[in-house]
Amino acid sequence: MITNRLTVTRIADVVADSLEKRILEGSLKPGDRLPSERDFAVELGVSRPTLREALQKLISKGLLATRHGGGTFVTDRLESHFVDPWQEMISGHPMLHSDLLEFRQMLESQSASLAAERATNVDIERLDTLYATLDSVYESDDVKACIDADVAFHQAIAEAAHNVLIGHLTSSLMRLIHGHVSINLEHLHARPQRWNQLRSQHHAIWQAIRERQPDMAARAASSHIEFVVQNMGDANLEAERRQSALRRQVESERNLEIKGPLLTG
Amino acid sequence: MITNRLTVTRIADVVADSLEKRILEGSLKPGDRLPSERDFAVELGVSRPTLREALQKLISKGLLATRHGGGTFVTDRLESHFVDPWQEMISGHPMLHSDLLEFRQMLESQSASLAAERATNVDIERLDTLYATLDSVYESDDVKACIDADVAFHQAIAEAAHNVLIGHLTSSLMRLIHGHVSINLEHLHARPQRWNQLRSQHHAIWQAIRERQPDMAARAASSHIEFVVQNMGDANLEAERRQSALRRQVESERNLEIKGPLLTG
DNA sequence: ATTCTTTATTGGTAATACCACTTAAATAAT
DNA sequence: ATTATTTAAGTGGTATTACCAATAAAGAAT
Repeated sequence: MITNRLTVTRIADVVADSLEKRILEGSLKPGDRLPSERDFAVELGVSRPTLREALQKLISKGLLATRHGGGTFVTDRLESHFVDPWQEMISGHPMLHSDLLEFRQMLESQSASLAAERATNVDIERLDTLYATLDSVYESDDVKACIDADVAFHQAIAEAAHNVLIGHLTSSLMRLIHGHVSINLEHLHARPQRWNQLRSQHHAIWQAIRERQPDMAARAASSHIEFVVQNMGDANLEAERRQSALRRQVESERNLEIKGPLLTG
Repeated sequence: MITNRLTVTRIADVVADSLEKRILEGSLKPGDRLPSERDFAVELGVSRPTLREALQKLISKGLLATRHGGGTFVTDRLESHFVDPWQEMISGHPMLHSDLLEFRQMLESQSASLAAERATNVDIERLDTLYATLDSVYESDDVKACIDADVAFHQAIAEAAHNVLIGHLTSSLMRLIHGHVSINLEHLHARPQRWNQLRSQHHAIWQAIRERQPDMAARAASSHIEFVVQNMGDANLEAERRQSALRRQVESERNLEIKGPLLTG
């Protein structure tokens, strides 16, 4: 009588592990919404109570969150663990920006290198489409769209590196520096020559990954960030100038009328 | 129509919290067996699926354990309450170890490189003393002291890189992989030849930083981690063997006497 | 007394129905 | 045409019920 052995694995646990894996690997990103419990149950081939048990497990782990009537969502607990300690520190100490960019340079060159080694065909296809939209949107005047496309492009490279730590860390870092990227891009958008340099840099990275040349990809990514760093310096100088001008203006206004709370520190 | 109010608190959560409280307070002691799900459900005045959701939560927290057909029992470990989500992920998904080590390789080679560039005199002095203790303690049989000295050495290098991100991330990583480092070092300690290789690797890193040679430092650190990775593979194989042996032992014990609840999974 | 079989009990899974909440589209009022 | 309201569809939350599979204890056969 050999009836046992296999049934010891509970279905709910299998489902939970599978979902956890998908979240960890990044195929389910923070903020993503899962299908409805009914649909998801039939999709996975299990009953709704079983699915709910699995979801409950992940909810108690903090990986998922539900809103009654709204849906089930993937939390950002894994990434916020990276970001949260830094968020206020960065904004409070601007001198950390250089550290941040230095780290980003290391991370992205490594990402590009690994991506050139390991990218699968679907990764390449994804990079192709993202690069296409990135390049096309750079011709438009929609700076906001440029940022999104830029972030998506770099994130896709990080995910093609097939290292979950690099993937999540890149995503965290992107969120952290999002504001600065936007400042920087607006700064560069007013300078067509440098703006085009950015495009050629993106092309170099993309091409190196496509042609499976890790070293070249790493160098391209590295010099790309270096270029960003230089211009970031200019942008920051300009932003600093504007800010101090604003401070003076605010102060003179305060002398006139002292009223609402000023939030800026 | 104000019909809501109370339903925002989910019944399953209330039940789970109540049970957790009773366990933590001690009215439910480790090893205690809970009533059957059906009885318990009517006793608490909830449905069985709701009770099961509550139980599931506590099971995933590690406070309860079930045996199919046997019953539900209170476990004896209460500490796994506040855990780093990444820590949990790492222990749950062993395939992450390679990602972790790959990231560590990138991080530490960059650390060494930057340290060789930027280390101040006090950094160098600190590294000197730490290297001295590291080298001396490697001659003793105190593996625990070796781990501490090793961690301190690498941490000091990361801090000599003068990048707060790298510093903090390195310490986080060290905490994360501390257990594996100890396994690995114990494994290597039984192999004097490789043990001495470790010492020469540390020497190479230290020397390259002292002599201000970034590339050499990066290469030394990189090959050091690579060496660790290889031996980590061996150590993991051995650990896997021990674990499967333990599994067999547990199974044979179960065949002999089936009595109290076996908590091992 | 020991071993094997049986049986009641337990946890695991599933199907179904209904409730409460959220969202957004459709409608009514301005 | 715009805004505010209503309504309907969809979602997660809970409960009921039933059946399956594994366990453990009682009983029967040796």
